[in-house]
Amino acid sequence: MQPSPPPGFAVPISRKPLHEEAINRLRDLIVRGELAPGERLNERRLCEQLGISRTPLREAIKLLATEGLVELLPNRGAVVAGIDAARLAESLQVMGALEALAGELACRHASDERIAAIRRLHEEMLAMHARGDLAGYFRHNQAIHMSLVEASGNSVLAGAYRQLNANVRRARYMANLSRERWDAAVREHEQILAALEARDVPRLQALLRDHLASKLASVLTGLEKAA
Amino acid sequence: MQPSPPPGFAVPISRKPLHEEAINRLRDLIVRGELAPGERLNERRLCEQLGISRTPLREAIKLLATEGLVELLPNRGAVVAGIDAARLAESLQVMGALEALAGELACRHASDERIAAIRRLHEEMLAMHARGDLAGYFRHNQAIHMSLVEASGNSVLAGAYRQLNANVRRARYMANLSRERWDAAVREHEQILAALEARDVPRLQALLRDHLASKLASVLTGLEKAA
DNA sequence: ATTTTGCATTTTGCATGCAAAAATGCGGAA
DNA sequence: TTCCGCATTTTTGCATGCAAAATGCAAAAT
Repeated sequence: MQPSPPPGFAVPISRKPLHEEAINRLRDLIVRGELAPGERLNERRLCEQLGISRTPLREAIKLLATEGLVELLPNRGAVVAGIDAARLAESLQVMGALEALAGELACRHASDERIAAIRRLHEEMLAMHARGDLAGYFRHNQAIHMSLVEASGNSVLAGAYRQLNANVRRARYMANLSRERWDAAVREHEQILAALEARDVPRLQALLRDHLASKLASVLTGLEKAA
Repeated sequence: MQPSPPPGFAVPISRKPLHEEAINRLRDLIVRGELAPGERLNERRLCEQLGISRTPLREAIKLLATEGLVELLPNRGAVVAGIDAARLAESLQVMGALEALAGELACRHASDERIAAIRRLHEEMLAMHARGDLAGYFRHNQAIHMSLVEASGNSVLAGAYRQLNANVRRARYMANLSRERWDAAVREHEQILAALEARDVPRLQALLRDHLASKLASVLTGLEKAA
């Protein structure tokens, strides 16, 4: 860890390479469904849309292919990957294993402060739920899961989880969940938080698994209805 | 799944994009240590070495960055990532979780034939061990672990595992293991195979965890000696 | 002697050019 | 009408050009 520089200078003028920005913008377009599954990624059009040239755009597309958000067709460019229920199930299964490990590590090593921070996110999420703010709920939900994974202290784990997450987030966008499922998810989160605070590894792992399984079921039925 | 074309034609003249070939070649150079940790990846030099131009090379480098094999320094190109013991431990921990899941799924769903194929790989590996062929042993060892993961039937899982594997393979290349550790690893593999054939999930998971923990210890001490 | 500063070279990051492959449109034959 | 073949137009994949940033080095200043 670097010593944080004094505020006001030595904040090095935000040097983000274009291709990174392009990745994030493109991923967002795909996750939010503004680029529909099956749609071809026309380089020229996207270049104009993003205001960059083809080189960084192509680099971005290649990266998103490794995340499974786009599919590369040799000599025919790239298309937005379809949302495949089977693949989604596989992803969530893997994320389940990762979360279980993360939960164990977090129980063993995370500081109380760190867990308290997750609790705060949880409380904010409850507020979103209470006022029916679905988008805000999703954001906080994501933040909580990512925080848990990061609280494991294992950055490789966090990276792997983040990568899988993109696909699932996209599916969630399509399939808006029912009110009952929403309420149930909130209750599950409450239990998860409690187990984490109690540092009860077996219980936390069981809850995380159940939670992901429910999420899978919810997203799948949501997708069916959408289709 | 596509119907496999009749052999002899319709094998379409190897239309591999250059950047894919570049990825594989570069990854190999790094994993085998021919590009040493910390070494800068000079685009011009690598272009000549690989006989391609900078565009596909740059795409390849960006991809390897997501695998953690190279590090991108904005405006200063890329360097071969160092082998960090802590990161290695984190990777193996994650791979442990993935293998445990893979083992469970393989026990539940893999065909007998599939398991028999792994057994055959194992027997070949024993032969390598008997004749002291370390390189051949490594190759078969890798093949066995990958086969197990693929036998899970979860391709997302297999992909995630494969990605993490690159880093570990590189560390193994540096740290040649001791004779005792080699013998022990072979015995562990024998037990793993038996548990898989018996489809004994808890036992298999425990064995896989132990095996990876031993591998970690072995690689770490090997690295220390190398350093 | 050590540090600093200015300049030349190298290298990166991005844009663009060019040839080949794929998509598209159209006229004609079945 | 439908289907096929052929020419045209797009679009991709890769190579290369260009400006900006970084690097190296030697002379000047302390």
